[in-house]
Amino acid sequence: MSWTEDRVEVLKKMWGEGQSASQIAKELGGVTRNAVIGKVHRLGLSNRAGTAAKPAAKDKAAAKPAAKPKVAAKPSAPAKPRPETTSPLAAHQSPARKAIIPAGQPLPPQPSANEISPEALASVREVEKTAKKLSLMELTERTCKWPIGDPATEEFWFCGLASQPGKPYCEAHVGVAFQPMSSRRDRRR
DNA sequence: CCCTGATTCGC
DNA sequence: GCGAATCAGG
Repeated sequence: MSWTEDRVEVLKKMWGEGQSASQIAKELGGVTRNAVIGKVHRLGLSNRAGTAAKPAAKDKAAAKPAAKPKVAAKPSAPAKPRPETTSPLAAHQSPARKAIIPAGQPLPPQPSANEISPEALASVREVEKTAKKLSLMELTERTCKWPIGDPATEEFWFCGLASQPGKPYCEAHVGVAFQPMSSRRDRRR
């Protein structure tokens, strides 16, 4: 694949929108995110608002003299929120806030303690001891997103264990999050 | 581990 | 000009 004019257009557009290089590469097809980043630099439309760079010069085989002219500075750069990040966390928000509009995919409701089987509950407690205590940033597609603790305090983190493929939680937490109807049906309260 | 962008340098 | 490999970091 080559950088035809229209492909460059797509690149420019998406980059301008704050899309990540990998997203752009996926969209274009036939190129890797490296290719996209390389092109972005060659086009000189690097510095996007926000993204901190790694200016320090690494000299392995010192050669390249001066290079980056360091172009236009953006005077009016309104904080550009990343349009896309893993953020299905709305449903787990602090009790401090009231009704939060759950944008996007609604997550399974937080189970009330009294609806969870004793076994599952025990196993969850067990798992929470070995939780990786990930911060928000460290959550990915395949880490357990089960919140532990009170978001309003320091005592808050995410389970972070390996999540079940396609599921947002690890095995133990999937167990309490997705209960078969049958077991729910006649659970006395 | 997943991801991000930045840089280098052989092609 | 291109982009894989590598780096640096969240």
